[in-house]
Amino acid sequence: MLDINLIRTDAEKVKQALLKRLDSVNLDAILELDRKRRELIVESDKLKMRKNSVSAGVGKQDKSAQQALFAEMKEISAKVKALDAEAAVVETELGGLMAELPNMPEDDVVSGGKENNSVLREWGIKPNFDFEFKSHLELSKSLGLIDYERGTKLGGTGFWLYRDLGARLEWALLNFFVDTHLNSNYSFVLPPHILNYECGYTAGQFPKFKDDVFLLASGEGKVQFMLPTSETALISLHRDEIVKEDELPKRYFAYSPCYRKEAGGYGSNERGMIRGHQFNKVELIQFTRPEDSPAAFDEMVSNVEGVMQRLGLHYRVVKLAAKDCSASMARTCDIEVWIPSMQVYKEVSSVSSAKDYQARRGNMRFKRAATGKNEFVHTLNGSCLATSRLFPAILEQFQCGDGSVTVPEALRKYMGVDKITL
RNA sequence: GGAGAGGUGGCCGAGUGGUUUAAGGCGCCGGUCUUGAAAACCGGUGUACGCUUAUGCGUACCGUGGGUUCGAAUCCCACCCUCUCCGCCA
Repeated sequence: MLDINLIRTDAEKVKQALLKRLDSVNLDAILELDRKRRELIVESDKLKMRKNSVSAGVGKQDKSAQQALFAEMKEISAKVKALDAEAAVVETELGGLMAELPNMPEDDVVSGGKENNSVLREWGIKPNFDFEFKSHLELSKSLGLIDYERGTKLGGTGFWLYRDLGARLEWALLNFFVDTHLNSNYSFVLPPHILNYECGYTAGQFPKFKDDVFLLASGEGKVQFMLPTSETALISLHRDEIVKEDELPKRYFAYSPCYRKEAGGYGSNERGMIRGHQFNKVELIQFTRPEDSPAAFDEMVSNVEGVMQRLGLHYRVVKLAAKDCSASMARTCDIEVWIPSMQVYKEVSSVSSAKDYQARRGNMRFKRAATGKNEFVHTLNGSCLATSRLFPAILEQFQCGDGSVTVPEALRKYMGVDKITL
């Protein structure tokens, strides 16, 4: 949610910022509804004032005076009711338009889509194989790590199951992440996997992206859906709360599977674990004071890079252009891992700052000690990490000529083996 | 799935149609007293929106939404949520 006050006072600035991610922006309807809303409120409040002042003394009046006042009050009540009803309609309409406006990209975020993304840095080198290397699909089949056929049999297309050393590698990754974040002073959360409407709204998935999640119930006033990322749960942790300034920053991480429809399907080159309806992810999230969010962003990016480096995977860091950031975010950096068989870098982590956009949607504030005023917090989130693309990256980047895979040093204590062989 | 109880400010908790502009207590902040602290006493202490901005003023908010009424925390209806007990059960 953007600040209606900013739109009111500097619509042009908002418009220019939004044009970086939208083809056209028209704030006129919003401004008009906002004007109308205030007009109705002023009129209604005036009548209510009259009503309240009469009510305060009416008990003490004599009968005939009361009759006259009651007649007047009846009229006022009817007018108030009509005005409030109109205001409610206007407010709902305004709220709907506001809820669909995406966040304003920060000044240094360039406009346009993927083509304008910029690579900030690379780490490591592309592995060179002096043998005929295999894709992760071949490796996970030949080593018995992933069972695609039975995954499909059990859950349908887009599902797989991990087996034996495959399951252990997946589990090792997750444990490695958990231990890393515990050491970095993040607080561990295991959230529910089924969430309500407000969680989706606060994160920014609802109302616009309702079709992307697995909806379990959508009756009147009751929506439940499978969480598409634990960010959706964590972001609501402090919804409708006012926290103390000295409690900030609040730092959390969570593990959960992520359930996504990925409607529209995907090409055969994204089969395997590159993209599915369910994948495992460990997510970082922070709630900070506004002035602390840039540093928190950098800290989270370097956190992800630290994990990638300890795994020894070749990756790059990409700063996303405005259209490539998700709607709630003012800034996003992706960490992309090299997938040799596809000869491309694939996103394994997204680190984003929503600034106060999600805080406004979820009404999350802190009391500033110096002023005694409540301010919206800033929210940041980052995957650290999603396993579904790390897994293939590890298999491919660490494969050996004999068809085995070397286990990255950092994972050995969790795996119990140094090598994945048949 | 069945039955019951309940949702009031940061927390506890009173309140069944008009001095409730939400009693009282706890907590928190400030002050008095004190060498300091505690205790005691005094005062203050919510959120949102709107108008005006130098202080301010107004309106709304007792789970949510409707209804009755001149007037609703209070009466009526619907819904949501929480808790307890029972049943079923991987």
